Amino acid sequence: MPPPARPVGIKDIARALGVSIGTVDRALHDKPGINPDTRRRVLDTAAALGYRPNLAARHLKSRTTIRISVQLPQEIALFWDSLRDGIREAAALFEPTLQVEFRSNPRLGEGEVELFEQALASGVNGIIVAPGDPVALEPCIRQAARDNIPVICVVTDAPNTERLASVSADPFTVGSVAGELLSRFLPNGGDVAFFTGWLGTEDHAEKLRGFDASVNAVGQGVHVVAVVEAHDDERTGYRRALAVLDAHPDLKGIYVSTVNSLPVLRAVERKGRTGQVAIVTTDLFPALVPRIRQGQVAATIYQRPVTQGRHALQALYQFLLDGTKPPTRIKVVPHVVMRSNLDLLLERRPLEGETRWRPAGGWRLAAGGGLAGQEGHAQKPRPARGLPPGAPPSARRLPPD
Amino acid sequence: MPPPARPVGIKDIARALGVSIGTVDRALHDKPGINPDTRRRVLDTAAALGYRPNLAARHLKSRTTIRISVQLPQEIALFWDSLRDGIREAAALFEPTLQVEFRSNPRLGEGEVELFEQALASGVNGIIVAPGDPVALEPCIRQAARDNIPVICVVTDAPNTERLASVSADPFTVGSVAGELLSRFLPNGGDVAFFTGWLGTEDHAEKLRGFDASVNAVGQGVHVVAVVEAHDDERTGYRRALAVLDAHPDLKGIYVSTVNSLPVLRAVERKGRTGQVAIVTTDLFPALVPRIRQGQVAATIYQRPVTQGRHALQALYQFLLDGTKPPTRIKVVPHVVMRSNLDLLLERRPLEGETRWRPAGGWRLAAGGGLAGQEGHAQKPRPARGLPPGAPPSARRLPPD
DNA sequence: CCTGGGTACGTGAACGTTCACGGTATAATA
DNA sequence: TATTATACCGTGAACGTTCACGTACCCAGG
Repeated sequence: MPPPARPVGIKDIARALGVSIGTVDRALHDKPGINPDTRRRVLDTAAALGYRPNLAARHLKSRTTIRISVQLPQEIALFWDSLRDGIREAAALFEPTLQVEFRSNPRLGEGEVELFEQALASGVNGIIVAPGDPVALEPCIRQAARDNIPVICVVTDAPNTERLASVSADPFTVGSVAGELLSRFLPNGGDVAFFTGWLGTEDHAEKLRGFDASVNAVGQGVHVVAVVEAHDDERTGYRRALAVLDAHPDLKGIYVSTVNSLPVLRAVERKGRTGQVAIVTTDLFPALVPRIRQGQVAATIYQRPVTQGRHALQALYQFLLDGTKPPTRIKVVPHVVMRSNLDLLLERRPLEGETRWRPAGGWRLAAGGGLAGQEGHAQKPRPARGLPPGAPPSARRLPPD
Repeated sequence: MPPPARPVGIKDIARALGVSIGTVDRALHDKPGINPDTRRRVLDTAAALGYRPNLAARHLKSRTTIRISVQLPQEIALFWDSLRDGIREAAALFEPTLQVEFRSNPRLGEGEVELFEQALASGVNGIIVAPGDPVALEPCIRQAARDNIPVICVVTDAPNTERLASVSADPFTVGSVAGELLSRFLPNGGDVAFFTGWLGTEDHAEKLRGFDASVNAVGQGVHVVAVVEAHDDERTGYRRALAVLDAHPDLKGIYVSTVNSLPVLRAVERKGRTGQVAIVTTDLFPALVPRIRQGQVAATIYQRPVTQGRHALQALYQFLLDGTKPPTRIKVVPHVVMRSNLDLLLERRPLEGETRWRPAGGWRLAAGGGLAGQEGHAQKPRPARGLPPGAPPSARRLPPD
């Protein structure tokens, strides 16, 4: 526990060595015009003194804002808007330094190449994207890599490309959790079906592997009797679900690993099998909420877009700022959402205070129940220890943006 | 989409109104010595122009570091260390401005009053605490409130005190999720038991309420036949668990709502009922890991200490910085941990990059597999668009702290 | 000797905000 | 009217860092 000494700055190093701060600056930044020997001495004493750059001062000086382009679909608004919220929230911490530009394509995979090229042309410093069609996007990402523009994939991945990192709920785990849940829900065993979009998609294949592994591991007579590709098409999904239900009159469980679960649910309803089939779905959208409430859907695996957005932005920003390279795959632990915690999830977005503190009134009033009635401005209270000098400016809300 | 204009600062407002920046400053900070009319005009144009304070400049100027004391138990290290990690991580974002001091008591409820008074005496600006004995801590929190030192409770709460906020996994939801899981695991119905520490504790009572509500809601013949207080005592828990198992030879499920689940697990083993009783526990500690792996524990409700720590610190910091008052209860969505996602949880702590980026080599190398061999300093590459001018200084690592 | 070019380093001005101080009005008092 | 008090407002220095520029020096060629 060294006593919290004053942080050592650039001029402490300068003084210790008897050089000027300019020299220290040159040394610390690998800039030309400095004697290699001096540079070494500066770096040494910097390390010895435990120099940590004052980020505030750095940001203040370098007036260049980092620009990050975020391109996501609009389609399932509840999901992608949450993702945007997560990004916005994380970006708010780095206020003036960072600038986020949102671009939207109508739905996953549509027009994303154009958007990407547009972002590249606009000269941004980094890109966050949810690749709907990874192969189509591959040359774009390669071009970005050539331009030294880091790209982070979120939710979906573009494997084997030069992206900086990918943020997602680990698909194997997602499938595995679904499989374990279904197995536990069926202690007497039974047949289950697996619905997905395309098995060609790496994510979906991974989910299937996880699902399989999990079902076999618990191993109490639960069998995967059908693996169905719905191609994210309403009618295809509906028809194939009907077919599966017909072919397996004793089907006990279904996991829909793509977000497009409504056709399957409708098929189960149509066949009058609601309640006889335990259903696990993926993610959360408005139409799913009542079905969870009334128990038709036992659980849904939520991929936590807000958290993914936060991680994506933080990783990208850190990299742009000081070159810290994130792990290639940032894994988010998915949520198991059931009737019991559905409301908690929907009411979320905490950490957003409503009321503001008035120094004159004292914040104790809030707990006691007394509401601050009078403004009481222009009376300077004793500056209590609890409040720092960087005192509350007047109430300002973020514009809706 | 307004073109990303230059952020409007304090002197923009001053120029627009023909006043000095000093006046604007006074208006924005509710300081005395300004005409109420001018203040209003300043505030209006500030809002009109969309003024956002430059945090970097503010932090740079106000050289006062905010000190926050964090006092947590040592006992279940995996849990409390994670909480500390979350706090540390969140604090790292506010580097030079914020300073966190960790204090520890041996276990929950032991010596926390002394620690609290010690923290108060040391003159910190805010406190984060996990109250083990809320009533004993009540006068302390009151004293802190009188001194205008905000206190945030984490994990456990001290209700009806003057704390600024409490961060926790909503206990009702935690109990409710456990109840729903057990109900789903027992589609044929059956008797279940509820173990806790003290029902006098608000948290535990809430969990019971949630558990009850959930079990009754699913309503397929699952009944809570025993509610047991183990008083967080090994022997008591063990003996009572044995008694419950004897009294209910057909017991199908158990939920242990306190972290002290080992005695109950041992009792089930002793009676040879492993596999016949579905068990849901709370939180995660080393001894629990193998039991989840081998399926003795079907699921555990993880209260996510890292996230709680992050939220607690952010809320406290925000409040100290600009008076933003957080919601009184910040609810964290608990995780359902099972065999399938256990590894993902254990391997976590992402966002901590290992390798560093060398501007000379270019980050593309990392993806291609080629490792940067030569240092190659003092050769200035074309400053690619991807990297900001606040370029990477030489590699420095945080001291182990 | 003066010029020219290079290297190594010092100097000072910014960045946006805060804050103590000093100044200017107007009002109150002698 | 001169003097002090008060309310309001302008001024300038700092915070730590970055960057363009200035300066001292050394060595070559004219």
